[in-house]
Amino acid sequence: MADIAALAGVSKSTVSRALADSPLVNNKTKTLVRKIAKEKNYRFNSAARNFRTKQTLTIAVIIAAADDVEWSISDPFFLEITAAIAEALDQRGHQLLLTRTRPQQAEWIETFIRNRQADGVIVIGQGSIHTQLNELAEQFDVLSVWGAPVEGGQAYALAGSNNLQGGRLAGEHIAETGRKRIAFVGYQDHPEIASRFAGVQQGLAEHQLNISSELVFGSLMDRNTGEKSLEQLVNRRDEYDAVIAASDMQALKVMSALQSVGVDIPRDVAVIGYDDIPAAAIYHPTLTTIRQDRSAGAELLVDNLLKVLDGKGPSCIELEPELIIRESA
Amino acid sequence: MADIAALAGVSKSTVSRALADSPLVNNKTKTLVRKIAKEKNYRFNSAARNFRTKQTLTIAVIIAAADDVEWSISDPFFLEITAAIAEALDQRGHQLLLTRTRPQQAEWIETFIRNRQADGVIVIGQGSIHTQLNELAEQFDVLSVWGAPVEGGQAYALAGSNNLQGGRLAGEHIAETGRKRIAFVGYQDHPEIASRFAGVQQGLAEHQLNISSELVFGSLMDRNTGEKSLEQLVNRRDEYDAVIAASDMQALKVMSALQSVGVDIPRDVAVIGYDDIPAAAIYHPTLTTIRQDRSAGAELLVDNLLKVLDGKGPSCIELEPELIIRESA
DNA sequence: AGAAAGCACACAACCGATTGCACATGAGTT
DNA sequence: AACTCATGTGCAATCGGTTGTGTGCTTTCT
Repeated sequence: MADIAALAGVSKSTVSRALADSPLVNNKTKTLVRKIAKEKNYRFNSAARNFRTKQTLTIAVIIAAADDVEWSISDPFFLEITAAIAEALDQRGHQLLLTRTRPQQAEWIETFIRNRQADGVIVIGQGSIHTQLNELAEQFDVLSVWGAPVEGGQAYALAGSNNLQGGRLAGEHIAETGRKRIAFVGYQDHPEIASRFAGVQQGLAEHQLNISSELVFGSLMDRNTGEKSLEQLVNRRDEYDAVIAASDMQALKVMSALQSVGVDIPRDVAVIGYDDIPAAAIYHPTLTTIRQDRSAGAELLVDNLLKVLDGKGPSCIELEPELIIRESA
Repeated sequence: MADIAALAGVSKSTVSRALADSPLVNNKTKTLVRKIAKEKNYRFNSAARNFRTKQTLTIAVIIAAADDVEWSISDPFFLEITAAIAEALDQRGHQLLLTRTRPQQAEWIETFIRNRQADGVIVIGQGSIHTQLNELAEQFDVLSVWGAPVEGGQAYALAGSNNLQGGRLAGEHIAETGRKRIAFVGYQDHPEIASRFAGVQQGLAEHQLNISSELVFGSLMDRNTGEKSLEQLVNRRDEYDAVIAASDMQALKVMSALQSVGVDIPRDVAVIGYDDIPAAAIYHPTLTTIRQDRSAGAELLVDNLLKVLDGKGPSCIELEPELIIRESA
């Protein structure tokens, strides 16, 4: 920058202001400086800029895998929403720092905020760590979480789909297609899943149906108990005519396992998922599911965070999910 | 840091050296300084550190989607290897800057290297941009690419699976299971896919088989021509008894489309993929495929890059792929 | 014409760590 | 006793931008 200043016959500060399009600089000077900068192929040093301005224009994204789930093969939905966040951040002039730090490990957020590596943090998958997040949010408010509202509220900015409504859509659809004996699979201790389950029950109740507690199964993605849940589900295959899964990955697992033992989907058993991952449209039969709009969700997460960075209070927004009817239900 | 220095009764430089575990500092002083730093919950300012040391300990990862493919729903394999890279970088004390910048857009790498936002760049999916990458590599050598060796060699560090061998495994397996009329789907102009295809041909040739040129189809993932290719593939379903796909995503599409028109897999048509994405094990029937080890690949990519950053020349390493036999072939 | 106001630019401090060099102290050597 | 040397610590420069304040010049107004 000093070189540019010398070439243009002005001072460093003028160069800085000219490049930053400051109104303090005369237009002719501005044009001259910019021309020279371009000729000399000048690039600002963002390390220096970050240092001086105390902001990095970088947001850390944490995929909050539960301890009992493989991080690297976590749900494609998380990976895709991460990609969508990258896009949204890029459009708003920010960078994305991806990290595998597990939130369960203490001090993770400090690495980013207090070390000034990132201006804020987006957490995908609130999972069962709401309490930790809330504690963190009281120290550092630059937090934006994908998940579901929690009873008693949360101190952090939240975005998510309306899981109650999504669950209801699933429940109603299953009821309307004439199914009577409904099974459900998913983690009950995740706020998102709990809401979906509640929604499912509401949707079914409208048609005078309910879910027998014996037909509620734990998550199939759990490293320890997943296998067993799936096995039970298959063994009891005559007790239900529809399965509502808390995520598409689980729905696909269910279909695959049932098909392996000769169950026809959807004739014998209807299956409905949640998320609408790409594989849902490819599987045979194609999977009926509740779509969560990743792009909209990502933009919400990002805008929420930027609002907080701007000094505004955290907000909580829910997206309306959409029923995508395909072959499986 | 000045505060810590005052509390410990030493100078800033001593504090800096103590925390950096420099041998210049007396052990007692070191212990004292560290104790105080811990008590006061001191965190170094990485913006300042990056600025001074001129390195960020950050690597930019670029998923190089072709222009004609949706970036956000790009192959799960890319997303997963990104996750594995995050893990590998973390273990080596580096951060991962994820970006959606398309390499086709000029100047992308300058953003990272010349602006000093990242020390190096990892490109996933060499695709058809080998030439650009090579030009870049001559200016900036801090480049590590996932892909396949190119005729004439490449100026950048390269890691990938041995696609020729992978293709051969697929071809041999198909031949050994008694299939005679083989179809292939995939982009021919990607070096990786071209190698796989060559390998397939070699594998088949060993059993006196070859692929009729009419049974070679373009990529099903192409935004423009993908639909048409798939349609053709389905229409000609009586002309082949096996499909070798260049990726699992395409294999799944093939199976789904064929199943929709009543083709039984693997009885009527065998299908084999490449990558071994999680969905491969879930689909019904489960997909026989060629596995690429993401973790090993990610570590290779990272180690290659770190070696280059260390001043060593670029290297080119290929992983041995593995045939995973499941139900589809 | 003189004062006030406005514009365009330069000067220099500053961000917080790292690091080359100078210096002080004490031990060991001749 | 004088000298060398090793060890441990402090001083101050430095990285490359940004920005508050100061200054000279021009324009405008009374």
